[in-house]
Amino acid sequence: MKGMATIRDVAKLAGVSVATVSRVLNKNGYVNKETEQKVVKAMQQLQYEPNAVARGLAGKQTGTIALILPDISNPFFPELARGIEDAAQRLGFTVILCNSDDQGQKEKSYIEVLRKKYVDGIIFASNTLGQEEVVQMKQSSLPFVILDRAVANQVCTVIRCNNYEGAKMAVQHLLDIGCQKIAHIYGPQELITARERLRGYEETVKGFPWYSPSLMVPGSFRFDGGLQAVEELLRLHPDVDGIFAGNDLMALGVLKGLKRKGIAVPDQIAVCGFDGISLTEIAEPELTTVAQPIYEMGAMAAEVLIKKIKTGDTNPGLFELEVRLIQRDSTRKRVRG
Amino acid sequence: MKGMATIRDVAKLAGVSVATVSRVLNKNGYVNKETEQKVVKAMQQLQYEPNAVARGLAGKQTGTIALILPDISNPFFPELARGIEDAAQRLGFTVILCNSDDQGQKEKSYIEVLRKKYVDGIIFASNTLGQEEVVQMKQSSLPFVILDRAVANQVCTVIRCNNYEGAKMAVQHLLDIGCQKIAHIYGPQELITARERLRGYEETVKGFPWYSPSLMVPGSFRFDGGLQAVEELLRLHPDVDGIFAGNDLMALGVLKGLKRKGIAVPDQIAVCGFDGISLTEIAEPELTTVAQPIYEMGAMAAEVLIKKIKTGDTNPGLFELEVRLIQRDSTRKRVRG
DNA sequence: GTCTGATGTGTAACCGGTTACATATGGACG
DNA sequence: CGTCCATATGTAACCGGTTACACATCAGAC
Repeated sequence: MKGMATIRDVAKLAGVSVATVSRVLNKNGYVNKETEQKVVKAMQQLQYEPNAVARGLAGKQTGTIALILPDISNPFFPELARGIEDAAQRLGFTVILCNSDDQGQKEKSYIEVLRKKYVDGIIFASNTLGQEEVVQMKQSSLPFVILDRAVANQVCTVIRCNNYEGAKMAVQHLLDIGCQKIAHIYGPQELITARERLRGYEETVKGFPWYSPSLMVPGSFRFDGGLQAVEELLRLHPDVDGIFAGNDLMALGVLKGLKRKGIAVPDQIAVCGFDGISLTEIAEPELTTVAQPIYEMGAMAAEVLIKKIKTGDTNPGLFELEVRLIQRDSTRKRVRG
Repeated sequence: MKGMATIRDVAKLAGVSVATVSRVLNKNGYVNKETEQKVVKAMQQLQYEPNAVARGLAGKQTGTIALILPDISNPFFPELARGIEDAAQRLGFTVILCNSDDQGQKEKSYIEVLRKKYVDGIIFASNTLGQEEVVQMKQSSLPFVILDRAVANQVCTVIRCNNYEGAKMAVQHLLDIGCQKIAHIYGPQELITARERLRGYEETVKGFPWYSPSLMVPGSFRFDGGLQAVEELLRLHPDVDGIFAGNDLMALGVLKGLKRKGIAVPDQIAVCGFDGISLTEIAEPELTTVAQPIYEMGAMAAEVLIKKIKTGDTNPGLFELEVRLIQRDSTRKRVRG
């Protein structure tokens, strides 16, 4: 703020025009080596730093991207945000954080604001992105990528992991350690991730004699959701010996619920989660989980978005990352009966 | 981007000058009621939305604040960030997220970038803010507030909670439930919070016959830190029956360490943390903690900062919030021996 | 010797707002 | 009736960059 030097000051001191200074700044156009030296020297003398706002206005690029997510205090998102921010920072971009609480209204009003601020692109990790918003986004020519959500009937650029395969891995693992009756607590079916995981479960177990649709009980993807669902589940099926929860937070709720009931994990019931958030290591017992490369997904989202911004590429694309099973105490192999 | 209407378009359609439109927009200066109606109508017809970047350049206010913190994936910060973002959003501001990893270099380069982008103010929740940076910040006339960190010899605006009193509450609680020998795992002494908590511990226990300086062992404020420190502690003092950890993350590490050693909590050793992060409810056993109003601290930080921005107030100030003890299973009263 | 294209630089418009200043009107007041 | 001030509006400069376009120089090609 204080008498910051402008490009005109630099031009005057270097004895050239602003256009030349701008050329030096952006390394485009022709500039004589000696002239460049003069300009650089003038910049240093004045401690010149180009004004990003003016740049944004003139050039329509602000070096800012936005991240819209439901709630940063949901433990899944901080690591994602970190991955995004790191990659953005590395590529010279800055990140605006927006919590939508999965309310379409909030999300919409954010998009509005972000557009006014000339953000260069948006990463959606939010659930609510509906048909119309997507269409509108595509029309507006504002680059965006979608994390972990697929939008029906619309081709967008999506980064996600293989939820279906991951779910199969989880269930297979429970089978491998000797579980005889495995239940699944699934997340909100609006979410493609929750649907895919449910599908992975069902495909894997439907051939077994013990299979029953009532082994699949709904949960909210939150800690409470797991806690409540496990109550429900045990009422219907007191004899389950393996639970695959749709995400880690619910799995932690399951652990808590089982603890309260005095049911031993993994001895009586083995539990497996999905996501690979760091809480799984803190939990007691430590939670087996199908880990997504959360940080990397974030980083990739930012990289893909920024590449789009820089190249103007508007094509859709799917970037699918691999999951991996991390076995921990909540599914340690029991001695077969 | 697509042919967005500008203020001049509105002016033309309404048959007035841009100045008048601007006045209507900002509700300042004199505008005739009827003229205003015409302008409003023109705005609606054109779906006019003022360009925030141009506004920022002309008016030097961008409606953006920045949050610099060490690492959003440290569980203390997401809730803080949420509080900040909510308040900012409510007051019409947008938040840029910056992870400094407590590296002075990163922090400095962020400040640089943020200044170029004309952010209206900065919230520091970072540890590294040193003397020089603070002095420089104050000179630069860029409003800022500091969360939970006090800077030596410098008067700034600080939001924090009463760490000293909180620590006393924690230790007193352990005494109340019958602990006979209480240890403290303290955090990095560069942090005022860690120092204050240590002081609270020491003041409370130093009169007791069992008091010994070696009951205070250092930790890193991270999960691992608690895990390692409790090892160390038990080597020196196998007979402790109460541990006050400098923060929740270390307390969770302590729980894990005790579990591995087969020591029962709270029966053999009671454990109390500090912060009140939500993980304390997920832990097993659930962790007693001295809870800071984390969300509220964030919200207050944003509110105070934005008030400064709007009023131009540059005075320092201290905003101290109250902590409260949340008793949970990790310190359930044992039957006295 | 002229034409051409690469190189180098400056002028001024433009991005889309804000605002200082000028100008005009009309009622109140002495 | 002249003065003063509140009201109302427009003109144009300004914020600090980018860039289209014009112009100049110079080397190599024909």
